[in-house]
Amino acid sequence: MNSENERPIVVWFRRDLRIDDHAALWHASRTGAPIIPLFIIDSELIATLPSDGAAFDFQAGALRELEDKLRLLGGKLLLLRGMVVDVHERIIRQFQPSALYFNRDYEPYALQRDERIGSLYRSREIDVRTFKDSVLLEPDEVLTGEGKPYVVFTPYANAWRKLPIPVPFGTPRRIVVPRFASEAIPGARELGKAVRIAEPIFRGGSGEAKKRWKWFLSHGLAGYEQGRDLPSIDGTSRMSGYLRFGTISVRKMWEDLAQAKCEMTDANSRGHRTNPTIRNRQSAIEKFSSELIWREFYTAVLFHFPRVVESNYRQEFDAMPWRINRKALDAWKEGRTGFPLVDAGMRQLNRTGWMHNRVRMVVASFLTKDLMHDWRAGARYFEEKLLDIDTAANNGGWQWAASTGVDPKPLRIFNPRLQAERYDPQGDYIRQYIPELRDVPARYIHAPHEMPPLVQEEAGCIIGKHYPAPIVDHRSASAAYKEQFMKLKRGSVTRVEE
DNA sequence: TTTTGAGTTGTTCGA
DNA sequence: GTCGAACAACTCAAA
Repeated sequence: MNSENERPIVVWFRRDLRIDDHAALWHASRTGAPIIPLFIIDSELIATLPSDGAAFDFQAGALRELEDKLRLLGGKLLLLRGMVVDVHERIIRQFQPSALYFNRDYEPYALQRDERIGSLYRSREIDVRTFKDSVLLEPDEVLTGEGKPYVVFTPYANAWRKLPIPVPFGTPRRIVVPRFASEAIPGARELGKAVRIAEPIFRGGSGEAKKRWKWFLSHGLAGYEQGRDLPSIDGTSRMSGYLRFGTISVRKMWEDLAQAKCEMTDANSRGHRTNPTIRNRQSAIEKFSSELIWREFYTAVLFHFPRVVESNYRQEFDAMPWRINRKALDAWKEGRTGFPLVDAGMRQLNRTGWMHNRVRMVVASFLTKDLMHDWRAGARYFEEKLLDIDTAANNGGWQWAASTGVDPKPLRIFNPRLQAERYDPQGDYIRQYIPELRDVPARYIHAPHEMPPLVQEEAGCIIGKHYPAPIVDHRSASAAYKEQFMKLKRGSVTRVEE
């Protein structure tokens, strides 16, 4: 059989830049037909994306590695720039493909795009096959007894855990590709995007992803339960960036976790039950697994309630008198609020394109509760800066912080100073990102404005000159927020009675 | 339909 | 400094 003369299958890569355990590529390779591995630089979309140039350099790195890996399989990446519809029309004309394969994406924008492209192929009588790949369980696989989407995490997770989880497919051994000319992979510069993130935390593709995952399994998990909340140490998995571009398979991650759990159980049955290291590891695995379930939960929430991108999940908050305060917002963005942990977090974000999860909660609570600023401005800034940005998780996180989201708990206001004292007691993290506070004694590190003038001088940090005094008083700000919140709740009750 | 139990990651107060 | 209770009481999901 001369498979090169067969009509090819187009495998459209999007946020799944790997060859290992890639659902669409695997299934296409099983047919034996030639494959066109396609990636489109969507010029229309890029123009509207707020992302920092560093995100495009990160993507370029992942694409370069995908290109290399495909070459090892005997294949080649077809990279084209243009409007998505135009590119696909060109592909259909040029290659007369027998089918289009791709992995499903559940974001509102992507669903719309994929619907359009799917119809285009079907209208030319070309087969379209889509696959579950970026999640273990899709939004409509986890539903309540009534067939409705869950809007509370715990019952969602309980239902999730009862369902069968897919195992990895594997990696194709070899693929055949037709002849074609590809464009070069563009980085930020070629796309006309300025790079402001000077020290990006993520780079590379599936190789880096695998390396980090291996490290986390063998070294990171042990201290994960305690370490995950301490921003001064490398205590989290930092897999978010790789999951964003799909340079690692979540099925493989889950399998590795299950494997690690088995090893623990074996060790237990051999009589090491009392070993605290093993107990730690076991609960760390549980904890980390539930973080992956959170990822799927928010994916499902966004899928079922696409309006949350732009509006409050709890609609009574539409009446919330959020402030739009340019000056305060800029101070927050630039890390000049006078609250060291908040400022350190924002500067970590600006410098590295990543922020520790604990600190994300703190800065989000600060913007929405202390500054009473509309959460959408914060979410938009994260979209711009985070290299691991995932719309579903970002939106879920922001609405959680703003108390407008699916979490039904009553009002929650973080105290930025208390959070700092608890999770960065010595101020190591603060000092790492705020050099002007480097020599401030630990006693004052969480409230530098309380330093007596002499101490300020000794520390080389004059408040108001080198580092700002707090731009709000937390006590009165949170009282003001609370008042608005209660008014809102009362207001919603009246409306229901009407 | 009604009832019951429970809710990611908190904070403050007072003993 | 530590610890437990109170906060305020709503919404969701399942029995």
